[in-house]
Amino acid sequence: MTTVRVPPGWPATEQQARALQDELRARVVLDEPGPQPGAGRVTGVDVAYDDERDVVAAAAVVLDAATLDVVAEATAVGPVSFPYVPGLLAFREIPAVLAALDALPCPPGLIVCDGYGLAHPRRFGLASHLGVLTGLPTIGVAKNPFTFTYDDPETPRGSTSPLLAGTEEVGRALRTRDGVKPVFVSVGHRVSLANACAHTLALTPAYRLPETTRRADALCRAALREAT
DNA sequence: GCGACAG
DNA sequence: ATCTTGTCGC
Repeated sequence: MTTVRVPPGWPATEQQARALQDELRARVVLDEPGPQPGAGRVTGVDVAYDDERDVVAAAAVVLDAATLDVVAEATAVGPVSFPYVPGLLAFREIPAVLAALDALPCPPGLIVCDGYGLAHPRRFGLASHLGVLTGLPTIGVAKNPFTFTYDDPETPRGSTSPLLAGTEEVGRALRTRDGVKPVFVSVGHRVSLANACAHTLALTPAYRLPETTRRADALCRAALREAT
């Protein structure tokens, strides 16, 4: 486990944070298909908090994309660097996530975030931001539709429907288990939406949420417990 | 102006 | 995210 260090120039106010999103958005790459599902490695990242004690714990868990076996993992603990503000989640999570990624003994491959990428008020969510800062391919898989709308996908696993901001498709509602509430997939950096959905399906052989986020969630909670 | 709102 | 017990079910 390592310590969180806040990146240089990290915004201190909501205004600065929004301005930074508007600036960094130009660096997002949307015209690459991204890595093939089932090949190479896939890394899940997640964060847990104890705001009372001003502690944040992040975890990064690397899986073999073919077997979904854990091949590496790392955690990071430190002070909370930003409050939760809808639309500014990245500023709360990224410092800790970067520290955990830096502590990994191997390259992460594709990174799966717990939240959104393109599906964001300014089209620059957590997955987009993390992708731009690392240069790595990223996608976002969220548990809730945030402010977006969607029609319920058909019952079978694999069914999708557009996640809409007005008439713009910013992501996809993807059914990962028959008849169970869908997850909400959006593009981060250097991955197409279709490929992001394919990866999500490959990561959900048994549960609604991707194995990557399940593993990362369990690990960062454990790290928070040990740090408290 | 008021509420809603990823985690 | 987090606060929180038992409980129904495979």
